[in-house]
Amino acid sequence: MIKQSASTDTDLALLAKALGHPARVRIIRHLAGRKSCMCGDIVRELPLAQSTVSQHLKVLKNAGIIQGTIAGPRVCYCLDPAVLARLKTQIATL
Amino acid sequence: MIKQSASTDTDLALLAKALGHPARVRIIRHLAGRKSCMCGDIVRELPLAQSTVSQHLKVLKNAGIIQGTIAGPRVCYCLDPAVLARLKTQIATL
DNA sequence: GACATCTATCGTAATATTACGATAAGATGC
DNA sequence: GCATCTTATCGTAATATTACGATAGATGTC
Repeated sequence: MIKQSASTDTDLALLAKALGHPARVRIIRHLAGRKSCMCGDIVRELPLAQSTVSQHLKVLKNAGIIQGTIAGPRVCYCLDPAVLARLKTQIATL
Repeated sequence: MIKQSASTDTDLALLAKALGHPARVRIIRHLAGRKSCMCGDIVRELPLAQSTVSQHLKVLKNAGIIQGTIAGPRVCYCLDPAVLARLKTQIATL
């Protein structure tokens, strides 16, 4: 019997919430294909304003699912494999 | 190469959104343990008003994750294994 | 039928989310 | 320095979410 604490529920809920928008799912799928990706590529990929995409990226970053590192004038986004793995594990144990 | 359509993104986003609240995660975990569960048990399990729990159950039901069948004066809730499996599969392919 | 029990829905208030354009902040190139 | 490019943030409006108490509806019991 595996103990499930309330904090685990909250953690899973936060991660799931971050995934709870089609645009963010699409961003994650896009990043999953490549090692990393410039922010501009993501903006071009989605039918949304640049500011809206930036907002979605912020949600994913706050959830810890993605990381952004500055690369010259641009920002290079990539998935955090550990957090993604945590999400997968928690979902799998449902 | 597996094709990922926009509808798949939306589907995953809808399921993830339904999971995006601690109370709903807890409901799902509670239901996962047993074959089914009376609504009242869930209400007792959570520190929320009955109407609020009913609202959360509705969200999960709309997402297709749980089903509710009337059992006399009560309602018996259970997980939909197929939908839960679909969620797990889609998360796993991220 | 009257009554209690269980659940859903209504009404409502507070807060969060989503989207956009405009603008600011940071880096590069001339 | 100045213009340009890229991204984040601000301001804002529309909508959605979350929570509660109150109430309605359905069912079983007496």
